[in-house]
Amino acid sequence: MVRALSTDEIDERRATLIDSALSILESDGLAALTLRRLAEASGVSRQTPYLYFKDKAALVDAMRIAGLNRMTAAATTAAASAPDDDYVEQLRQIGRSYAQFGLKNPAVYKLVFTPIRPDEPPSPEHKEAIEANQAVAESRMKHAAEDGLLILPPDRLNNVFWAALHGLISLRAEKLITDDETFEQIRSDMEQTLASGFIRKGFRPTPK
Amino acid sequence: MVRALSTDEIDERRATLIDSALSILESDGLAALTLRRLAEASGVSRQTPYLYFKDKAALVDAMRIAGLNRMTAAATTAAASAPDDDYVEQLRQIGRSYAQFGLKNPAVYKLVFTPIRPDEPPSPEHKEAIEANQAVAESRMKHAAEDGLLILPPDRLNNVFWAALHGLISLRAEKLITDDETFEQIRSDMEQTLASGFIRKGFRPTPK
DNA sequence: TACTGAGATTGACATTGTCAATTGACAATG
DNA sequence: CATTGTCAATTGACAATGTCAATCTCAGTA
Repeated sequence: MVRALSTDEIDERRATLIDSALSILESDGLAALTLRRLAEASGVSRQTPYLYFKDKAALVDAMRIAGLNRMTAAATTAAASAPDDDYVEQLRQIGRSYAQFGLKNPAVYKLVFTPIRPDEPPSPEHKEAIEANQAVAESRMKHAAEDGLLILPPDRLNNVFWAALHGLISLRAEKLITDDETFEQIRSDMEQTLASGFIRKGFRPTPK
Repeated sequence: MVRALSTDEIDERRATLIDSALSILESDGLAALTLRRLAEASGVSRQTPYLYFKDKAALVDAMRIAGLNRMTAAATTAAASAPDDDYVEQLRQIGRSYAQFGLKNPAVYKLVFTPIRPDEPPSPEHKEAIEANQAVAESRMKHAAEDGLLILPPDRLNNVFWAALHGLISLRAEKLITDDETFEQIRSDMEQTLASGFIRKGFRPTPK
């Protein structure tokens, strides 16, 4: 018999297919992502992706999780560029990193926050990846709250932060905001608005 | 010859098809919206929709515009429920009306802010409908600015308002926020945050 | 050497969007 | 009144796609 694949090998091939699929998605859009094309781009035959994914929905879900993990990693790195104790600045950096990701990977950004089946909540794995993503900002919110900076509980402000940022980036990814200058203008206005709405009066936004 | 259809009749049949298509969309999702099913639901034959729409993309674009017009009408009505000179309250009502619309018509909401072709901006008609929609809030922003309430120019704050609200409603429509209580919590927190970030210090949020 | 069971490929089919050809009805014309 | 031209509407046909099922290919085993 043909040697059975180890789970590591399976994971590796899955990862290869996912990478390839994400490339097609970002370069030619979701409509261009057909299983036949993916197979061709990966140098395998038509049905091969079915050996690694139950169906197209499962492939796309795996793409979402991979995309989210990339965003999470980028946000974590961005936060580390701010001083250890300046949580507000860390949150700014996280917001900017999301915006950057959305600008560079609009199709992936859209996919990542869109479950396929309308009317169905995200898969458990997808949800988990989203929570890991949100956790990056939420932990900074909690620290800020411990410093007494915040006007509302950190989990609630984190939701507002996430939702607002998501709207902005979505509009850009959907090309409803068409140019980068406008986007950056709204982004910085939003940054200022949220900071001013989040932070308790009497605190300087960013003590130097 | 068969009597040529008047432009009114054409518009009427287009409107019928659009209504029917929006029903299918909201009840069974975008994937269920096939031209064949639409034809069947409308009691016409397979190809008939092509007499009124160039292709499926044109139909869907018309659906977007119809959906936006409904939102615009609802927002206008909602604004009228607040006192004539309380622009901030009018903006709150507009925000609530968008949220309501998103809760009741998630699939239509998603469609309305999603051009089909990824990487392509909205069609001119679509863009126009979006601008008409935004104008409802923007005019109130301008009035508020004339009263000296706002911390930044009204068009800029309007963009922030729109983007933040859009993010919140999108997350709910995509079922990334799953329950209504959480949604309402974030919505009201966002309302408070934006009001506090928009309004110049020294003004009461809503003078009575 | 023949067999087995895993991965990999190919065949086949239903669904869908859409172009092209056909049909059907009726007003204008002779 | 028969004919005809024209436009709405229907049906035929095809390519693309997702996916099930059958087949194929071989390395290891008996």
